[in-house]
Amino acid sequence: MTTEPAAREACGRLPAEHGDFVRQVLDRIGDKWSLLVVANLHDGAKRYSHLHELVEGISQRMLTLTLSQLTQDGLISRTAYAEVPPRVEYALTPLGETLLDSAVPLIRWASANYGTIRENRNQSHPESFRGLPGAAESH
Amino acid sequence: MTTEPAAREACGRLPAEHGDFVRQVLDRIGDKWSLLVVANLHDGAKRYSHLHELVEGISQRMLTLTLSQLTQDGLISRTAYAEVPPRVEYALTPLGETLLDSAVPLIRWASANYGTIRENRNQSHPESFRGLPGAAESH
DNA sequence: CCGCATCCTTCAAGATACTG
DNA sequence: CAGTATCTTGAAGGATGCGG
Repeated sequence: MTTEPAAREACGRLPAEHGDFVRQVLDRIGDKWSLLVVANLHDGAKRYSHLHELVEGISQRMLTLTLSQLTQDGLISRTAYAEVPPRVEYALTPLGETLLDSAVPLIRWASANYGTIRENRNQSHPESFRGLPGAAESH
Repeated sequence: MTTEPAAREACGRLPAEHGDFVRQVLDRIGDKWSLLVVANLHDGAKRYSHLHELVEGISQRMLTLTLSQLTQDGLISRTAYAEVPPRVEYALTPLGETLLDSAVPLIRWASANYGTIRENRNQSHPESFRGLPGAAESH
């Protein structure tokens, strides 16, 4: 068959066929806030109001919802102190840390190539396509 | 687990503050199909109808839309042959390959922990059986 | 065979106000 | 302080038909 590069071999067999898995993880961390919340917990436990400030832009509703889902999935832990005033802290579980570790490359990729993509997007119609035989671009 | 300090150091400072970057990449690959399409192109160029079968579940509209966006962002290339019948092939660009490489850890994480998350999610079902004693933790 | 255009449905997410 | 409840919207996504 085709000889795969070494880099490809390192990642093993790509689960291209397992669209199911990909979809599962995307539905989880691909939603608007989950990954951001997880990322903000990378350096220790935070309380609700603190996260509300850190994520900045998230509504109380979405923060509560996101935290609830992440807790339910076992990615973060919730600790409530019966004090006055009330205090609740959230922290990454070991599983949550592994997720973060796996997501870091993607985040770094985003930081590195964000500008390039933005430029490409602005050149909405690159006239100089590949020099291919009889290429007919249909508007 | 095995949270290696080296891994943490390698990722440097987590761009938790750069929610913007994270949002950008999530808006791109976090949509329903982009990553799946990219993953399916990992082993070479594919034509439209072939992708339509591979991704399976995607509508023509979404495939066209996704391919268009990815092409515009410079992640995949589009090659149209003016033949009869028409033929169009899509392939990863070098940039697209770097994205795929960065996404692989996440995909592998999904495959590895998919079951665990599913179990965790199922265990939080107050409606299934009530009156469960103990479990005074969290909430 | 490729893929764009139109219509329609659903649901995630924001705003706001209220409670324990 | 840490949520919950309700309303509303807008974008994503599916179905279908046409056009090159």
